[in-house]
Amino acid sequence: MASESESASKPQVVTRFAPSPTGYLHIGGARTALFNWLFARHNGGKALLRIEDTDRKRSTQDAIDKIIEGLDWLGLDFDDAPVFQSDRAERHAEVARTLLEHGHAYKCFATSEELEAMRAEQRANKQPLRYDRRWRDRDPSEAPEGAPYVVRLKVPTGGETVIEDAVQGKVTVRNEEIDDYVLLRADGTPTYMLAVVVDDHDMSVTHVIRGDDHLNNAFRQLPIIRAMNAIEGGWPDPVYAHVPLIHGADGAKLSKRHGAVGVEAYRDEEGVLPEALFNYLLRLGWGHGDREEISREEAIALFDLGGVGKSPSRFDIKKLQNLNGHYIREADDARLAELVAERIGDKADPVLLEKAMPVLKPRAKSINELADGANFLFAGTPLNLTDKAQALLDESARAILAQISSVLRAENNWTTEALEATTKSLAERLELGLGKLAQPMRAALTGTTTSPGIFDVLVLLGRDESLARIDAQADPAASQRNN
RNA sequence: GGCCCCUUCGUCUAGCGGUUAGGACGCGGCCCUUUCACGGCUGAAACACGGGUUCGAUUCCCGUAGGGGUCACCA
Repeated sequence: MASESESASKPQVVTRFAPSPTGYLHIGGARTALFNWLFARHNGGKALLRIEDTDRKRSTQDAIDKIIEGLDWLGLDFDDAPVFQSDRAERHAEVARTLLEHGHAYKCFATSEELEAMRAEQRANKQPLRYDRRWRDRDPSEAPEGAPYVVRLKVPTGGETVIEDAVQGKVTVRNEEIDDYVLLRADGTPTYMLAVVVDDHDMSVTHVIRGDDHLNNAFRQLPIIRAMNAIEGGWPDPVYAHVPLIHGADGAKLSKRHGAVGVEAYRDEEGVLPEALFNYLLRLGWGHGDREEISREEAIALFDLGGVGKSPSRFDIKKLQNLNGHYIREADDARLAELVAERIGDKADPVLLEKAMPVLKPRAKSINELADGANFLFAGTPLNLTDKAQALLDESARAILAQISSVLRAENNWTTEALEATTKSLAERLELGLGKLAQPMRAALTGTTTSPGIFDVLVLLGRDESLARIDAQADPAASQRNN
């Protein structure tokens, strides 16, 4: 799989995103995916997707679909077909056998009870919990005939391993800290640690960009790479980039307790646009001078590992919402109308919605708010009034509405300009501020105290509907008395 | 507990030995204004602490404190 081109030029950049399908694409995973994708695109390389489904009990097709759907929604198109780790167990085992044959791995016949006792003792003596290498130098013939065994990696015991991490910088660990971990389970299946290394190699991955919860794993994985490189060559160290994790607003680890954590929840429950989440995630943990609003194209042009920060960051929904408002204002009206229509349901009129979008979208930070703001367009005839709107419509307001009604009824040019001129002249005649007329109109027309400009509302609703709503709240009798 | 990583306004960040420590979100004020937003202006708000190195440390080094990660025949 890893064929090098004849030229000595640098190999093509290949990154991979390797989620385990545990239910949904969470925010942290989405950002890792984003960084991998951006780095590959920036370098004209490939971004690959690998599903780490070796834990069959927890992996479901539904979970896999959710992840792919989430990536798709964010616009992260990965190259080639996804690799399923579970399909590759035989190759993983093959590498383990090679390691075994060349003395870089060995069989361990210790039972789990035995190991648990070992750990209990280590705990009691306050020793680090670590496999004590009891079978490293024993001859397999010492084991009972036919006893089950696992294959463990023979990790170098002296010296230290140094990683030049593209994000974290130089990280050093003494080799004695790394134990001889399991490569192949007693049933012959590979462990994660083996599978990752073999898959990354076979997929020609050059840059491993992942959460820094894997930083320690790098020191365990490297010995496999170096052993295989010694045996057959062609197993270069990848470049590692361990990205700090994202925490919740309270600084604790992100979890279900923090509410919406899957990207689809941000879409469905928070009404977030994918480009907003894309931008937000990009800026969370990565910076480029003062740049805040960054398009997909700019992100590809600008992204670099050097811009990734080293400290964990907190998820700030307020900033996401602000960004979302920005992208809503930029978004195409027909597209927004469609998204809003889905939320409003059957009574929504897509044509009217699209027409209303230019005045609706500057006041919304989410699709939810956009839908709320659009609701008055489709409200039924006994219009439900909010408490505030109700309170606004006192006797004098109703009297004013009656006068507005008669003035507007006489208006045959139903445009914002004409309606505004007409209303203003009435205000002058009554010696009232425009607000004294606009607010009662707003209450009567929308049932609320906040809405787009009132003349826009009038035009959107149309003459008949507007007059009907105003008349429903007007009190001609009060109008008479006031005159 | 062992090991590893991290530490600039409340939050996301810029800074890569000499700056009035900059921007963004959020918050306050003002302007615009028919409401709410948008937009504009403006204010408060940070280098965790202690030692070094240096003419000079936010920046480099070492501690301390705090936070995080990781220690399975899970991934």
